[in-house]
Amino acid sequence: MAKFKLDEVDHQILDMLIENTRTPFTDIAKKLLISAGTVHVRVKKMEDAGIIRGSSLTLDYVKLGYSFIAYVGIFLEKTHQTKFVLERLNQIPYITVAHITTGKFNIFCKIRAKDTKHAKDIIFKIDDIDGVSRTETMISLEESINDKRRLMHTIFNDL
Amino acid sequence: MAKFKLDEVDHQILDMLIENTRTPFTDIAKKLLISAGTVHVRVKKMEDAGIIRGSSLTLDYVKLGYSFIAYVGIFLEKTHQTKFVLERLNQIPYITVAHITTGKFNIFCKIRAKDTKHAKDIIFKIDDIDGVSRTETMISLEESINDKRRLMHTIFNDL
DNA sequence: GGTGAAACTTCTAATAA
DNA sequence: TTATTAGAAGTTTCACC
Repeated sequence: MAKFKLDEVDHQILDMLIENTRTPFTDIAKKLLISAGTVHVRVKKMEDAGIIRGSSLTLDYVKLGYSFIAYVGIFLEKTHQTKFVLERLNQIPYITVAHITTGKFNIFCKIRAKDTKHAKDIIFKIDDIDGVSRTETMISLEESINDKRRLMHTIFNDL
Repeated sequence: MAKFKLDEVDHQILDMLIENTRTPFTDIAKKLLISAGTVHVRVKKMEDAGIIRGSSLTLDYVKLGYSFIAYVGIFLEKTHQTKFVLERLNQIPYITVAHITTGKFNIFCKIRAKDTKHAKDIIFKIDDIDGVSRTETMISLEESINDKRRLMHTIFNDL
């Protein structure tokens, strides 16, 4: 997949939308000294190109009662069971991210749970999947960094 | 922080907005058989309560030339250096997430890079931080699961 | 490529129920 | 709490640069 060429105006538009998806195009236009129509056309172009894949809300999971985050490394008995295990993991909604990895673990996932007890249930469920030989859990005490915007700024200055 | 009580209508509103932040309130209203004004009031209430913290774009990082994802576990020489090391990590924009963890590692982070060489540079930079004794890298071969919506559905049915 | 204006859609706040 | 309403604001298209 090749890089896509975005100019400075595109960067600025993305930057404002990353901050708040509902920023009115008229506001963006005013700030960038272009017309709202241009903002619209450029956003559409980036959507069509697949650069912008969508938008999503950032919710406060703690306020929703889900304050527990852990990472779970999974060791498989045999590598070819990866697909099967991933299908099973996909049925556990508390697993929000999973990667097939090289290195220590075969699969690596992130879970979000209500509390320690709930997390234990989830981890036991993972352990119980056929093909999983064992797991190793890292409990998050604090999410100290969570910032896509810094990366985007850097990417923009890079291209 | 206590749980917040959301009713079925709130869930449906969130569900549609999680899917696409720019879904017009009039569309949501039509689907839920309520008025757009009500949607507006409820969203505002959830924003004020801090349940909705914001909104963000989902970008295609691969198309932007950043197709490399890795997780890096960090071992510190001494636990009390955590704060210092996190400050240093925070200066590396390619680190998108970092957690203080219990378990194997002291700090655990996620990096997004252009390619293997770029990732190596980032990891060396982490290794060079004072207080870091060593790191362990897990390279993502494939991001197989990345789904907040399933969790939200479950949370909604839970509350 | 971009603009500006028209036509259309959506938002928002006040009022009323 | 919710609905209605109406004016303000935002979006989108298009003829023309």
